[in-house]
Amino acid sequence: MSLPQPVRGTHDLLPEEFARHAHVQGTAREMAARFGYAEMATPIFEFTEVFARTMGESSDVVSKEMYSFESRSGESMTLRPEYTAGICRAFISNGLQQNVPFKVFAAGPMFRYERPQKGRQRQFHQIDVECIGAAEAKADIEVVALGAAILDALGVMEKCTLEINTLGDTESRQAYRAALVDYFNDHKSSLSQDSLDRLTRNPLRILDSKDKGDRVIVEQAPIFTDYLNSYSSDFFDEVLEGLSLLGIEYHLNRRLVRGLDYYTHTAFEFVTTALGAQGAVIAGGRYDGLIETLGGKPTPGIGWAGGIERLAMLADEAPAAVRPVALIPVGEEADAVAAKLAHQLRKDGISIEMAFKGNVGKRMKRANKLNARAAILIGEDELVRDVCTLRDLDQGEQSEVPLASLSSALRRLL
RNA sequence: GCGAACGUAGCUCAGUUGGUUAGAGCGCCUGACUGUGACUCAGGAGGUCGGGGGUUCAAGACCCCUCGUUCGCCCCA
Repeated sequence: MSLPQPVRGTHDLLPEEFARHAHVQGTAREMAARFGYAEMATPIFEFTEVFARTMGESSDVVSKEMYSFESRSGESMTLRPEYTAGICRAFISNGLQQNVPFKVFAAGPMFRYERPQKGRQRQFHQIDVECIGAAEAKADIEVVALGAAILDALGVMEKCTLEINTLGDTESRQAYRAALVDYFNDHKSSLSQDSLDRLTRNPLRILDSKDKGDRVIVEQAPIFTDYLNSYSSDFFDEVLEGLSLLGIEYHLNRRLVRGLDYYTHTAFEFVTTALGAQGAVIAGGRYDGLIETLGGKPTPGIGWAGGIERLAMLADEAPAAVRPVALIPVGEEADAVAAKLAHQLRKDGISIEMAFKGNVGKRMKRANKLNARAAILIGEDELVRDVCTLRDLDQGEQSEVPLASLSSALRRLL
């Protein structure tokens, strides 16, 4: 077959799948609003620097996964691989320092040049939550709780586990990082090739290695808690206590490390085993240094992103679409009457399906296929008496209804 | 970026050790039923077997390349 195909790693969202996405996004949007997170949007592309500086030059996303291009003006642009950097840029660009805490919800397409798999695409969609300008642990708790509430509303909480860890403040993390590098350098000869690469890029990642040889070495590695200063460890304790208070179960995972440079303190992931290698459905953390990196005044922040495709695969069925009513004119005279009637009923708020062609049998079949609740037949018989035949397609019963009271009769039926 | 499996109709899949005009179910179209669906029956359309090259008298089957999907790694949502 040489039919035109979509670009690798991109997918069409046909109505059925789109409805599932809309369900995930709509549920998240509604829950976010209840938590006081207003929806916003930023451009789909930014100056490359926005992502490169914040996410870290050595991160996988920046070093090999960005869709970058040179604009006609000669500047380097990048299709956004995540939402956080763009929202923080917008926070600075619009001078929102006085609007803190700036609590927002956003959703839209993201782009990463990765090898596609199930639950991993080159264009995918995320829901995103950010709380900028709050240094309190209460913000961390609220943001995680919002994630949990959304998963709950989607009916996927049972399939997910909340993994949580702290990366400490910059001081703590740098001290720990130095200790780790020292330790692993001493064991360089027995580290896997992957971990040797990680040693320069992101040594904390070695802790999470799946390689058996690495794991043996990791057993003896320095422990993060020994390097956390009291502020960092007190902060984390407060976050965990807050989650417990809300009855949100978590699994303390001391090896949880995020791949992006900007994370500090709280790091978390809601993970599932139901999606193969792609376990994370919602993930995020605190990024106290990010705004400063972008050139803003030092401003703390915390947020997360959730994969809509991944959530849609796990979520309950989307609520059924509105069932239409099929309007079926019989004969040329009835055609014009039906057209006017359909227009009026639609303005009255009723979903009307009217086929463009076909005899009554075909139109009835089509009505059935569209899951219509009822069919209205209008022919010469009915026209002379100003009535129509209203057929209940579920019950299989029909009766005559005066055109004048059709609108209210349908309302009662639907 | 690394390793592996798979790719036959719109969809799900058959297709013997290479051997005539490549099949089924579902779906679609038409009719039985020119004013009545979800049932039934009868017909019909739809395939350059992902694409390109090679081996052979002969390739959907075998070989190479390529594109795509899936699984694992890496990484992430």
